[in-house]
Amino acid sequence: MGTQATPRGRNPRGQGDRLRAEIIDATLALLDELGDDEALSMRAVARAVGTAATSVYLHFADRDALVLATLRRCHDELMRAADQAAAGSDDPAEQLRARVLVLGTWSRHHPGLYRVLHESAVNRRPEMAFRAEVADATTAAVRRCMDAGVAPEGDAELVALDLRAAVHGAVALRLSQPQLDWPPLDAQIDRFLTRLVGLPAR
Amino acid sequence: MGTQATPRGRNPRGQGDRLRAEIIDATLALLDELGDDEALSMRAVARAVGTAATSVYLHFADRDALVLATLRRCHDELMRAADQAAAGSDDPAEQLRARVLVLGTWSRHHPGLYRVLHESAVNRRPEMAFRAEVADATTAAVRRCMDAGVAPEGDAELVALDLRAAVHGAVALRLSQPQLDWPPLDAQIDRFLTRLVGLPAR
DNA sequence: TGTACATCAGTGAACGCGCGTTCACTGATGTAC
DNA sequence: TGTACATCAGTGAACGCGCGTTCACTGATGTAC
Repeated sequence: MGTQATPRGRNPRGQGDRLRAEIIDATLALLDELGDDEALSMRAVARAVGTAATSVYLHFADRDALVLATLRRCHDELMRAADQAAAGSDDPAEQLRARVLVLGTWSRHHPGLYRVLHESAVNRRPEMAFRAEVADATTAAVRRCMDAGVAPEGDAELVALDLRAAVHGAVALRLSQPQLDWPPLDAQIDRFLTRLVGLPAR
Repeated sequence: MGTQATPRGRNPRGQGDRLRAEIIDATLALLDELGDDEALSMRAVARAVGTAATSVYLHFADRDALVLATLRRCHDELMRAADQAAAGSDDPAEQLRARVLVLGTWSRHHPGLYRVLHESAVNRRPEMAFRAEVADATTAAVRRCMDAGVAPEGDAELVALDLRAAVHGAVALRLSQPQLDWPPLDAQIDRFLTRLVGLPAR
């Protein structure tokens, strides 16, 4: 928390954006610790970067802008991870499965960020509309399963919503009460894929 | 938010607990507005009750004790609502369905409290162990369905976990992005009951 | 080649705010004798 | 019946804290002439 980074020198001319990148990195780390964007303070970010609090304002108009920019990057990284995982197979069923499992893996590595991205009040902001990309990618993956005949025909959007709800719930329960003993998440996700989407059991 | 209650007189001798009840009422209302227990302030509670900030300390040792006592009452009310709903039928399938649907109804009436009770970091506290009562009641209801032959035999605990995860996810998605168009929750819950528990379709 | 000036990348002090909590106090009401 | 005292149910001022944000400033580096 109160960790102070090593003092940093001034960036060379034309490299002012380096500080911007460091600020976003530090904000990602802090949000992951806090699990709540409203608990993030500009001063804590500055302390983590090893800079003056005022320097953050050289790159972000206010706390709000910093949080939104950071969550945008966070979302992009999550999307890229899902796309990469799906690219590992030609089978639409495996692609959907990989895409969904990434959420579970990612939530274990970044529990705080998962919470901010999925549970925070910031999701009500219109600037967070990019969040729909994940949902759309899941729907498309479900539709490909149906088109390929590996899942029964149906309303892909509705089926994808059921799947997303179930998986998010499974992840959220575990994040919210990590002290409890939970059965394996991957097996639970496989049950959802079988029973909600209709994929063949593995 | 900054609403000030009508100024209140002193309670008669022996009725000091009235203030305690008013404080919990006000805290419930504030938590429901805020949707985050960490955003609750003792001063805001006192303002809402129309009393001095110091008076809250007559009944609660600190902010933490106030939050825990309030969430305990909140949980008790939710449990009672679920029990009442289940008492409306003799059919185990209908009882399970009613119990689960109450969560949806309640989350619509108390979105902020639902979030605090399900998503807040306070759930990691050992003092919140009573939260397991809802899970246990769901498991018991699933088991009764299996015993009555209205659901296929299986691991009731695992099936109940799948159901709780899915329903919580469905509710949480809607609470987190209320600005989106969501299909009806009740129909989604019925799909979960059919596909995850194996109840006959309605 | 020298020099005045502009730009860039950042800093330190200060502002007013709301907060949790503590402290010493008030004043009505009951009770022991 | 009178009165000293205990108890109850509160209050107001003050503490030190971290916060978001603004302001006037610094000092190195590049550039026009």
